[in-house]
Amino acid sequence: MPRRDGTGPMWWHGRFRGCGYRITAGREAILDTLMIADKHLSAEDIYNKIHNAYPAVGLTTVYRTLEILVTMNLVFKFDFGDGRARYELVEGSKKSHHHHHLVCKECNRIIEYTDFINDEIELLKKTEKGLSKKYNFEIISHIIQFYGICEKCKKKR
Amino acid sequence: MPRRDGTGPMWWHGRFRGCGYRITAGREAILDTLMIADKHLSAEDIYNKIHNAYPAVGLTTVYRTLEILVTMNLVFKFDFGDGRARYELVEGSKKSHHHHHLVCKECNRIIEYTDFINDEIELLKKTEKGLSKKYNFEIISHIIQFYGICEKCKKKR
DNA sequence: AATGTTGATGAAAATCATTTTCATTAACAG
DNA sequence: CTGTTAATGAAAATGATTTTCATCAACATT
Ligand SMILES: [Mn+2]
Ligand SMILES: [Mn+2]
Ligand SMILES: [Zn+2]
Ligand SMILES: [Zn+2]
Repeated sequence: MPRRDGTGPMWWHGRFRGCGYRITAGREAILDTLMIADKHLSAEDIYNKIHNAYPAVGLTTVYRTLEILVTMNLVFKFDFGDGRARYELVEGSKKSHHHHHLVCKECNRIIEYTDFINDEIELLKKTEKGLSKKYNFEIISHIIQFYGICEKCKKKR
Repeated sequence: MPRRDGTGPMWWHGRFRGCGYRITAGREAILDTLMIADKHLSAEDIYNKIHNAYPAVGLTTVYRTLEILVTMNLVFKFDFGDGRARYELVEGSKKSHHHHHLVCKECNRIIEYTDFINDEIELLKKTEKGLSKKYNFEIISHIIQFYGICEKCKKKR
């Protein structure tokens, strides 16, 4: 049984092993970083955060691990329009909870919101059910993003 | 008054001029291509489609024009996970009507759906109003995408 | 219609995030 | 402890997108 207190196997070890992946120091460090993160990190962000404690972990491994995590649906991969992919732990994994994003088209600032999230989720559930039946499409996750101009950018005009 | 029958100035000329942009053959060709398109085109797709009729239009111009169109909110820019940006005319511009997407994580196939779109739009309207007030964020557009496994990929397993 | 200003353009070079290659290391099953 | 094979880092490659810069052309003005 996975612990939550830092001792024993992490919650994700089982899923990792189950998919035939090995547990390595680099992968632990990357997951730890994602769990602590309070922002949407790029591969390089993660590499930089890890580098002091684990100088042996290269950027390549960060990319490779993130790809695995996305495939396993443990991590979301976002394109917020700033030229690099951004990663975020899927909710439920740790502190992250279900939310959606406001994206500023001007400065790429991201606002996370949970307002109306219950109404949204209710509708999404219904929609998912209908769509997966009609198109025989197995829905795993969704993205909702609003694009526009943030408060600060509006003032600058 | 812009015509819709192919004679006279196109519907977008006014907006273009108003922003200080000039009307050029390349830009006409790119807009035409987007209006005819039935798929989500990449910059190179557009370049290839145009190239026979307008050999003078280069890939660089396609990129530059698309950037303008996205900034002007005439075109959506999507990242469907296949390594290149995809573009689609904003609804109302021509034949395109409001819809959302199902994205297959396995083969990157895209399914457009309009089912439940009315319920979605209704909720989105309410959400937009609340969010724009709470965060003082001017909402211009939104993206809703469901990720999962498409019918064909499910059968392959 | 001719002219001048300045935005638009293409070709080639540069960028730069991400991927691939390949020799070496290390996880972990037995 | 040992063998098998996935994982890794460093360096090179890739490839979409951007930048540079000399030249062209849209269009406001005359
Ligand atoms: Mn987030
Ligand atoms: Mn579409
Ligand atoms: Zn902003
Ligand atoms: Zn598929």
